[in-house]
Parts: sequence; C-alpha cells; structure tokens
Amino acid sequence: MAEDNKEATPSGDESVKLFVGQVPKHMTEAQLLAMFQEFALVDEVNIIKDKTTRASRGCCFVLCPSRHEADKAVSACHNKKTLPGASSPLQVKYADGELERLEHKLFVGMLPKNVSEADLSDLFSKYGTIKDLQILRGSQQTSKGCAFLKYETKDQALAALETINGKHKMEGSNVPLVVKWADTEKERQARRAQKAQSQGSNMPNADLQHPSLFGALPMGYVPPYNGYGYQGPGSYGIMPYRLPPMQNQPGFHGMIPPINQGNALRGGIRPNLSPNMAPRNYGVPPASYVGSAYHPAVPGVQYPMTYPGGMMGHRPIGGSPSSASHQVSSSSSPGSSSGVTTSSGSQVEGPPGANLFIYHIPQEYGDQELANAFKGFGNVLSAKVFVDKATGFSKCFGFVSYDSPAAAQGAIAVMNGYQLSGKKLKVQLKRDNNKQSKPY
DNA sequence: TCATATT
Repeated sequence: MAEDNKEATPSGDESVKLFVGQVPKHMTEAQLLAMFQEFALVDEVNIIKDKTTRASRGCCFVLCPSRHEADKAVSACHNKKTLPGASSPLQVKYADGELERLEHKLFVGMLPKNVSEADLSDLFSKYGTIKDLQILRGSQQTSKGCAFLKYETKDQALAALETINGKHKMEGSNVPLVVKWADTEKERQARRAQKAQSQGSNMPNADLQHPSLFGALPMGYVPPYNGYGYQGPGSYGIMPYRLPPMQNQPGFHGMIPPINQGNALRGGIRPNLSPNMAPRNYGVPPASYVGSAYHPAVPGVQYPMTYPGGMMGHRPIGGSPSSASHQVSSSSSPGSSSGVTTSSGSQVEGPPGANLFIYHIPQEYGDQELANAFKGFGNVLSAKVFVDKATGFSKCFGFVSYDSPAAAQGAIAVMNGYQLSGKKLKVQLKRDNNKQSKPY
C-alpha cells in the first residue's frame, strides 16, 4: 500500500486538539487515552485540573495526529458515550481556537475603501491558494476597509503575512496593509466583554460615567486587527504580531480607581452606614427607611433597591447588624457538620431539599448580593449567580444552598414572587437530577 | 429556567 500521497501540507502541524467534557473526575489520563484509542489515533490526553487544588475539573484535552482522526473521535464519542459516573454523555469538540488555527485565516486591515475582492485576490494569490476571501461591508455594501482571507496551508498564510504586513501599500493608499492572524472566537468574545465593560451603557445607572474620565479612555484605539496567532504545540512558533490586550494598555488601568472611588463616595449603597457617615445619598433614603419602606417583613434583606453607582462587580458588604449573620465565605461553622456533601471542588451543595434555584435575580447582583438576600433564612452554604462567559454579565439566575431543607422552605415562602428590582424573583427547589441513585 | 468545564 504505497501511501506516498503527500498533501500540500508539509509541516507536521496538522494535529488537532479536542476538548472533552463530562469526564468523571476520578478517571486518569491513561484510562482516557485507552478509551479514545478505541475510536481514533490519539497522541495524548491532558486532564484539565483546577489550578490550585489540582483536582480534575471534569474535562480534558485529547490530541489527535490529524483532522481525520479527530473527526473520528468526535463522531464516535460526542453525545454517544456516557462514562461511568457521569450524568450525561461525553461532549467532544474542537478545542477553542482549533478551527481558526486550522483554517489558516488572516485578517487584512487598512484596505482602501474602493478595493475589490479581485484586487485582493491578485495580491494575495501570489503566496498560495486562497480558499476563501471576503471584504467586510456595511449596509450599503460599503467596504469597512478590512477583509478575511483563508489559505490552504499555514505556510502560505505565513508567507503572505510576513511579506505584506506593514510593508505593502495598495494603489491609491499611503498606509501599508495590516495582516494578522484572525481572532479566535474566544478573542472576539473577550473584546466584546471588555467593550461592554468600558462603555458601561445598558447599566441601570449612568451617574458613574464621569465625562472627563471617559474622554481620556483610549476608546478610539480599538484596532480590529488586534489579534494574535495561536501558538499550539510545535506549530506556529513565535508570533511577533500580538498586541497587548486593552486592559494592559497605558491609561486604562489608571482610569479604574478614580471611577470606583467616585462610586464609593456616592454612598448610599451601604445601608448599614450610620446616616451621618454617609456623605450624601443623592435621593436615596437612609438605610433604615429603605429597609422598612421596601422590605417589610423580609428578614436579612437590607440593601437599597437602587445602586446609585453600582457597577456590576462587587460592592463592599460591611458587617451587618442583622440578627441572622451568617456569612458565606467563612463557612466553617463548627455546629453544623453532618449531611453536607463537601464534594471535591468549588460550590458546596446542601442536603436534598436544601438547594434553591432562583430566577429573575437583578442584573447587578453577584454571588455576594445573592447570599446577602437569602441569608436571613438559615445558614447559607453557597450562593452562585451565573455569569455569561463572554460578556461577564449576570444571566440573572443562580443557586443558593442551605444546610437544612427548612431554611430553603422558609426562603421559598418569603422570597418567591418577591420583587427585588423590576421583576419578581422565582424561588424554587433546585432540580435534583443525578445523585447516583442506585436501584439495586 | 437548573452547577457546561478550554490546561
């Protein structure tokens, strides 16, 4: 079987990394390797572990020598096999960035507005076979001055990048083209998130957006080509084209503290400050008044309705004068011991019937705020608000775990339907799916 | 609208 049919892909950079979810935490890399090798050629398995505890996070990477082998593994396993101990079938997909990396996709910027696909093709086809080419256009078909371009191989893309980037001026232009590796999906999301952060619009209150401060933000400097190449195992080598992320750019860091400071000075977000300590409330009634006006008969709820300067992050939560003063983080209360499954890892789950699912949590709430709102009914083991990975914004639902079902019932009785801000909370027992119920 | 996670 002479298989000397060498493709036009010389270098051995065709290996593919797969991400695998729903991997039981007790499995070893060797076990996983053996398992996947039943379906495809696999070079390596790497379990993804918690940075500090080194415990498995329930997922792993699988390295395949080729796209073909990777695809075999995906089609044989994705949603098709459930490993012993897992609650749902394996999730097998290309790892973040793999597709982009395999597409040899370039971003081209600084195009003259009147350049055509054909013009670009003429220039770039000198370095290889163009598989795909598109100029980004607006609503009236007007060029946005940039394009995406896919080559057949990495070497071709690299040749074009190195030859053209910053060196080649197109006819009628006095600035050179910019050629970069296209952003991965992840990088695009990161940029979106950061944009949302810095603009801070759709936040319920805008009084923190001090115009003079914002005028100094490097907002005009958002290069669309701010990408970097993937640096995979033994593939691309050093990428000198990477720009630093926005947060690290000069001027940006310096902006944050003044803004937060301004926030803190507005006061009003800390209801337990004595009135004479809170400088000015800007229309927010004193804490005691807020409490009685808006939270009649709700124990443990003692923040104001509004966040006069509330960014989403965390606001300081001082010691509270509440009678029920359970805190979340320092959860080692010596009294309560049994029944609590402190399973390996992060979020603590309470005994059956003690875990709540909460929907319509106010957008600006984080874990702390959620815990605070629910601490009046018992010992809060954990409180988690889910957050969109891309934008960093709350998904407005989350979980609260108590150490007793009674506490959970109390919370449901009082908090379900309760209007925290805008919508009514939906508070119910968390669905209790798995739990290795072993019917003999 | 129920713990899905990218070394």
